[in-house]
Amino acid sequence: MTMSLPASSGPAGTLRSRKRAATSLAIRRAAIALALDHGYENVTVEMICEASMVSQRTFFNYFGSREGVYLSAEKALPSAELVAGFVEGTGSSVFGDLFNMIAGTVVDSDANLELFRARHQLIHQTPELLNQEKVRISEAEESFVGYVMARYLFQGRSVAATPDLEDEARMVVSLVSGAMRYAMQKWVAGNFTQTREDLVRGASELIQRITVNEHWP
Amino acid sequence: MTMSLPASSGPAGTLRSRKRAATSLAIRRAAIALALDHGYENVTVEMICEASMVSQRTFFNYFGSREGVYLSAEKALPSAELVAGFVEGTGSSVFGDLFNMIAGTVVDSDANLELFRARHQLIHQTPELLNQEKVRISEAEESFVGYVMARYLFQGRSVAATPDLEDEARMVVSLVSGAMRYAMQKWVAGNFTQTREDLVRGASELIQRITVNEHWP
DNA sequence: TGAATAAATGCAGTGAATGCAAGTTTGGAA
DNA sequence: TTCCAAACTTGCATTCACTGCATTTATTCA
Repeated sequence: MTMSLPASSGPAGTLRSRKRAATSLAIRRAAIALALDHGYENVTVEMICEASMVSQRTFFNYFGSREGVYLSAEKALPSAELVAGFVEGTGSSVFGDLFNMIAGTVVDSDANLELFRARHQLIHQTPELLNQEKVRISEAEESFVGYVMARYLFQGRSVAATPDLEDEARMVVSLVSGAMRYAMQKWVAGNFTQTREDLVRGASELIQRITVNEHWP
Repeated sequence: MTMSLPASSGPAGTLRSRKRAATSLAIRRAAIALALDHGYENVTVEMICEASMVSQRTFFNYFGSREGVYLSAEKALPSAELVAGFVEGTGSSVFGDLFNMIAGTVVDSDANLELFRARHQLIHQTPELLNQEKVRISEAEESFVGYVMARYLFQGRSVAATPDLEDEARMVVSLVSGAMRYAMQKWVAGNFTQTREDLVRGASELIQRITVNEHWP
């Protein structure tokens, strides 16, 4: 396990950072094109490097691993203000507020739609990459659990009073995350045309359907 | 990505299968002991082979990959009768029935408690292994989604009437899976003393807490 | 007992990943 | 502009996971 360098390091706009972004993008494009062509398993790092005209060492400097080049570029964590807004939220519903926070993060994290589509297609047709993407998501979820806990504490609940408060938070996150996956799917299928409100409405109905009219024995 | 040979192939009780089981267990033990000692990252396949006195080639014949030796032995899928019972279940609650089916599968899948404990400890202190274990679990969840769908169809619901029926199933599974994780945790923490009823009760309360008194906007 | 079958091993080779020690390019201060 | 330091790229050697293939050894069963 190694860290890859952050894709956007240093000040923006300098020659250096522009070159860096260009190189990163070139490698990504080459890698995805090759994989879409020959299948993920049959693409070697050497091939990617040849196609994008960098040394193997540079490839690993950028992405840390062969998979790295295919996975989501950024951590896609919400900004500090978004988090603060959620934690101290008016609180009509944890579900709704959490969903909105995540949605707000996802939409602008990957500005490059063409690459997003290509990568999405590749990932969803390559089991190994899909698994890695799941890992990535589950790491993000870990942060969300922290936010939900913070919100609970802000609302006056305590671990002393509810020993398994964290488990509760974990399950809320897992539920909302499921709704999110559902919404993303709809979004991609619909060519990114739906508004956020559309997606929220769909997810809302879905969650209501399973939380209402269900009785634990 | 490669397949590892099934741990228990061929008839049980023969010399061959007994030897096979013994070898597998010996390698597992050696691997886990080494990792608990030196840390997962610092254990090479060579070390494991030396400690368990087999060739590297044999190691890979058994487990297919270095991680393989650390992960859950069997697929831990419920038996056909259990599934049938769930699908045609009396149906007071999908949550409850699904939880019980999974619980029934987990308890007897890993008869060897000492190894279970050691592996559990190792996995939960090694991020990389934890991730792989999550992948494993998410693959199992995929099957559960199928079972829930089957149950829905058995109950007369249809994809025609509810286009996102599968998403609903997916979310039910994710919720129950969360409850399961919670229960497992309690079970391990309590040294495997609680009865299944205890665990169900705890999980039940947890799910109720998040499905009741929550209102989507 | 004597094939047929399964399992274990050795060996050679591929490809991912890392560390190190060069070179090259860029940013910024003098 | 000039020049230095920091950032970046690269080549090289090495380790390690993993695979295919051929060979040997151990079980099974007729």
